[in-house]
Amino acid sequence: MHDLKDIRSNPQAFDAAMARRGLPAQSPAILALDEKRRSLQTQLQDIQSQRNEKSKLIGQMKAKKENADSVMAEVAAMKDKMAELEAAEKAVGDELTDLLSNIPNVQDPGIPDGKSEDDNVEIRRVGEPNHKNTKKLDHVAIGEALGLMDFDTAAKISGARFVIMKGALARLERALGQFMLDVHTGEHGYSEISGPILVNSQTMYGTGQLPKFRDDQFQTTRGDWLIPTAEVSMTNLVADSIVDEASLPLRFTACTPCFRQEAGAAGKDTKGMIRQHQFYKVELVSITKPDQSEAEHERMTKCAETILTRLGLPFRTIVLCTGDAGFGSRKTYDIEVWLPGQDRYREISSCSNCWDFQARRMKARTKVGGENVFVHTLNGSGVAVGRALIAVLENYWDDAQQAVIIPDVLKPYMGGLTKISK
RNA sequence: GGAGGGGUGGCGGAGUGGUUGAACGCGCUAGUCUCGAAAACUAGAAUACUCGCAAGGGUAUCGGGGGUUCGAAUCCCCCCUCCUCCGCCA
Repeated sequence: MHDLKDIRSNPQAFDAAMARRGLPAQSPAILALDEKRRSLQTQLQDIQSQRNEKSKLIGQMKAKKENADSVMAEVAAMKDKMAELEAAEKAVGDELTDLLSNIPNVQDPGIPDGKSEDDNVEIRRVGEPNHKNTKKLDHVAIGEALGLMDFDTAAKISGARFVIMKGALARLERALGQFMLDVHTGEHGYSEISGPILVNSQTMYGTGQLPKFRDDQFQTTRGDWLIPTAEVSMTNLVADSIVDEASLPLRFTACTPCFRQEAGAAGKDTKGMIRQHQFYKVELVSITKPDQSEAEHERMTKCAETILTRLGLPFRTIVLCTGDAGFGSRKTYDIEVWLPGQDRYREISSCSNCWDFQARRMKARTKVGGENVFVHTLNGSGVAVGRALIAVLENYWDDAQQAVIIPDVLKPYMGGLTKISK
């Protein structure tokens, strides 16, 4: 959500920011509605003020046992006009809110301009892609070779884009989640959260999934929503509150299932576990003071990278261009892990600084120097467990042994197992 | 699911139709006093929107929404939520 005052005071800058996202100028429509609303509001408030004054007078007159009939008639006569103004003000206000709710965040001046993922810019690369396996098996081939990954049965009980893992593979998934949480809580200062993965509409609005992206979500018959990421639950922890300045930055982490319709991804990554309706993800969320968020963003990205470094997985970090970054993001780093089976890097984490965009939607504030200011919110995957599993399978497959070697850091979580083989 | 009772400012807690944005207490901020602090005293302090160059006004907000009324924290309806008891249950 945007600050109307900002748009009012500098519409050109706002339109320029939208142009970077490939959107037409938004300010003319916004300002027209804004002006209309304020004019109606002023008229309404004026008439309300008159009414209040006269009602007060009636009270005083009645206290003195005087006859107030004529004043009462006067106020009664104002009712139609008031109702009319109220309705008009509400209608225009709703229209304005609806418009604003669907406009993406302004982006950081420093990020590259671009239209698609092809214009993203790599900023660092760690580890060397491993080419030792001539066959370059993908995770599906590996999982099925081990007899521990079953898409057919998953399709039978749920449908497309689900998977069933068994035995050591299921344990490996759990190990990955545990390992990541242990690192973030034990070394990076995040506090672990376990909470609802079913949330209400207002919560989904706060982080920006609603109203624009409802088709990407799963909704229950009761009307609540399955979270597409733990970012939703954790960021909203501070919704509608004034957070004590001294407690910032707040850092939260959780490992939760995530649910996505993948409505816009028909035909994309239809094979394997890359893109599922349900997957586990370890998420990082930070709530900061405004002047802390840029440093926090770098820090968070490093926290996510640490996981891949420890797992010995090659990766690169890129900064998303204006055309590829998400709705609520001011600046986003994606971390892409090397997948031998695909012979390319694939996204495994996305770390975004949302600035005050979500905070304004959520009404999440803090007091800085006695002033209420919106906090800044950041979120990042630390990292996606499902994709990390794929990366481990493909990067640690040993053709000679026909086995997946367990990375050292995961061994403590695998109950003595050092490799997974048939 | 059944029965009943609550939701008021940072907290506690008054307040059943009239000048209540809301008594009182605690907490908080500033000042006086003090070498300093405590205590005491004095003053200040909600949030959002809006009008105004400013000074300073106005409107809304007592869980949320709707209604009754000249006027609603107070009355009515719906919803949310918390608590107690019963039932069911991982």
